[in-house]
Amino acid sequence: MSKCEQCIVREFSSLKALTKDELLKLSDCKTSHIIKKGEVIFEEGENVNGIYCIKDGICKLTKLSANGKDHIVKLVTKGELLGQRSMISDEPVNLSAVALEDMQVCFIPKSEVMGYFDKNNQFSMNVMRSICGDLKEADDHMVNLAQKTVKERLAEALLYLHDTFGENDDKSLKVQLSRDELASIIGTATESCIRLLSDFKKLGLIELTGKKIVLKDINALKKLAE
Amino acid sequence: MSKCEQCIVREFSSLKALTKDELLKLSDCKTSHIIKKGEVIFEEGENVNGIYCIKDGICKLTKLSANGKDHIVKLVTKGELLGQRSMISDEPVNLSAVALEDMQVCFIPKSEVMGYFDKNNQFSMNVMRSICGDLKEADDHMVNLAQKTVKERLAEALLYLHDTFGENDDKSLKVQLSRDELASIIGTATESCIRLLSDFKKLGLIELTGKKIVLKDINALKKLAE
DNA sequence: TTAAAAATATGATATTTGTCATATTAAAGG
DNA sequence: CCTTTAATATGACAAATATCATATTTTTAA
Repeated sequence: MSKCEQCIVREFSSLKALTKDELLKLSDCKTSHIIKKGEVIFEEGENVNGIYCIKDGICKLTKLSANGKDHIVKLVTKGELLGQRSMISDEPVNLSAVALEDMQVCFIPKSEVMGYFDKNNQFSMNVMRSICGDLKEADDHMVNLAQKTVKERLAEALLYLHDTFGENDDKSLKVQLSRDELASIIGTATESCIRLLSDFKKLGLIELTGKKIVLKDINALKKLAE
Repeated sequence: MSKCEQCIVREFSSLKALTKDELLKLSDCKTSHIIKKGEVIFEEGENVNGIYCIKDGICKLTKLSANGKDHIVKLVTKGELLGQRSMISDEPVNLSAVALEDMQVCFIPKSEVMGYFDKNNQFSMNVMRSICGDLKEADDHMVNLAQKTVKERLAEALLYLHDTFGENDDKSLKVQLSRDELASIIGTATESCIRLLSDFKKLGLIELTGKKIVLKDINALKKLAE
């Protein structure tokens, strides 16, 4: 079993506040998991009873809407924790987590984490700050969905993917989403998303090669996103 | 100066976890304020340096979008705290707070509240749970904005206002919003909102008398909201 | 490798929603 | 109380977006 003390990823999450003793204990009670691309980590409504620490890979957090379509609420990558909100609220998870690429995650049972809240104030504050960050992001996202056009939202989403997850050697976006997934981030029909991507391509803003998307004119995209 | 120990509203907020000693100290450092309808409590981008506890009244939390329109992110009423996220993240506030009716609020300086986080774990957990609740609400709201039609969102908003803030003696919704404000909750143009309200009226779902809105057929509205 | 299935793409069209113009009604202030 | 202003309402039209049909490409799996 790998040691949490030596895990680099830990340094980027709220867990960085843990003491040596706490880390040793954590190593014993955590379980490591490999999640294949497309596999579900947990599903909306489930009782998770702990949190997942993402060691590697990217996943989407989705919610099923009344019309039967999934909406992607957030993308989460290594160094972040999953299931914090549900654990703190003592409720089933509100979102499903599905791997967008192969992932390595560690599961930490609730009993262990709740102990940190009692004894380690720095950890509590880190978690609080992380959830506060999520809340700000969610509020901002909400306003965008309510007030911006689909075109603006698409431009913004492409820039977000670029800035947050970076690009491959061939300059294409590192996170590879299907058109369907991209549409469910910006909240539109798949066809509308495809059509706008084609428009962007014709305008020379992006380049499309299969699933690969290269941002050619970032400034123009920024202007489009307002 | 009124005593926090005797304030009933306190019991409904995270502050219920405070000890007698903490409450006595709180009474000394808090300041009470009357906010008139339409007045601003704080504005997006401001440094608030503390939190507001709402003793009476309702306010809207809004965010200015790129197109110059305000979007109402949330309505907040007595017993709730304002500015928690900003204080914890140590950032300017992300949203503006504007009174929808005359309000009584108390301001508690940051220095005081941060002390509770250190010494009172129950208080920390209460704040965390409250922010987690906001996050869940925001995620849900986001999916609605992305996936539901304006009509569905209007029906939902009316039901939300009814369930959350109740009705007056004449059965009309207690929170009186302008058409413009209602539109900026559901994320649509004012005219579209007015038009749909007229449609709902013609269908016998609601009754309109000036600004007053009475829900006549709650079940039908629920069906419309899906 | 090839057939079948899924994803992407595009046209045609319908529907939803926004915008502008203009009444009509209600509210505010002298 | 009346005048002025703002809010509400509605029509006509334009723009954005969704839906359905169908072609093309890519991926999957037998």
